[in-house]
Amino acid sequence: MPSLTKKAETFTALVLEVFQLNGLLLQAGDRLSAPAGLTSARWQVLGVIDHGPVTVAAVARTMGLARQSVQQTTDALASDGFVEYVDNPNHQRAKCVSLTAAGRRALRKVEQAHAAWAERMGASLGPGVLAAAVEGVREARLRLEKDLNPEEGSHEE
Amino acid sequence: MPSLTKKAETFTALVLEVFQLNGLLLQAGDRLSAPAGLTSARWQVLGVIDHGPVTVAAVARTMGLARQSVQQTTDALASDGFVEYVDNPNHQRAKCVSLTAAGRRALRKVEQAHAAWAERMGASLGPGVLAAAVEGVREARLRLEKDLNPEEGSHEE
DNA sequence: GTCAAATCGACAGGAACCTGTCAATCTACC
DNA sequence: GGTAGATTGACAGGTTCCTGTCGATTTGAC
Repeated sequence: MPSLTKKAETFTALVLEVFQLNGLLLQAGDRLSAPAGLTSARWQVLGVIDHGPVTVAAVARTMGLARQSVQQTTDALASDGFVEYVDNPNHQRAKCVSLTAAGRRALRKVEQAHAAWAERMGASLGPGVLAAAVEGVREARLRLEKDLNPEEGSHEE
Repeated sequence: MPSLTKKAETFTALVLEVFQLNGLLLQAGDRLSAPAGLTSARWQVLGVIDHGPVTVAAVARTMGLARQSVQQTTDALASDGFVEYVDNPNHQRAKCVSLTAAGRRALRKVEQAHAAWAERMGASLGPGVLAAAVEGVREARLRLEKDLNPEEGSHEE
């Protein structure tokens, strides 16, 4: 460690904590969604599609992921019968993804489990600490976004 | 969203923020380490090995990852000449991993870039917000660890 | 000393992300 | 109406993690 200042050291500690928490959250998400036959990634995609039939590319933009990643997940969901591709009146090639009855059922099931879990975790954390954590992480995210990608308003290039 | 309480909603917001921040941090780490010919994952492994020659399994325990993941990264580092396997006096089969001169050089380079970046980010965040973020995320991590894995003191099974 | 259990490297296979490239399609400008 | 540019799905290939299994080695109980 090449002699970090205190600020830099605290920021580094935040980075390590976020890495660890992220890993645990993925694990928790998998555990929540497994009983419904889903995984974290597939559940999140279903959640976006639940707002209404959309194209794969639109889901990717919403989630901040690459188009191809979401395509892969969506294809897997389709082959498991949780979603289906329906015609898009605005585009011949880019079909819309829509929930099937089974998909809706699975999503509702995961959402119930998620609600109970979030309630439990939120209650065990104390409102002050929780709010401060959200605030701090959001601030860090915004600064980092600016740091990684200066010159960028609302239009991703 | 099946009617979450305020606590649960705030916790869910934390989860989403952590996911996003995690992605940006990985991106930042790759950018920091790319000029040295490394990636986030390989840099982190090099950092552990820098503390002294250790076995792959020990590195994995230190980082909280599966043995096999670290083995893969270490093999890649070895084939790029950043580390080498040296005999382990305590074990015939489990060799120790040691930094090469090139590995040490690359690691120092990344650490310098990391120090400047952490300084910049830490300075732009305000000490209060930063400390609160670390505190809050750590608390959340500890609760989540307990939630995922009750009954566990210091001995991982 | 012997034998069971834990640990280790090696290998196979999978999940979830990424980049890069291609042709098909839509959009916008002229 | 035609064409340039952006967007989209499809495909290939790579990275970083995972689980599961195997034989080799070390460790510990007896």
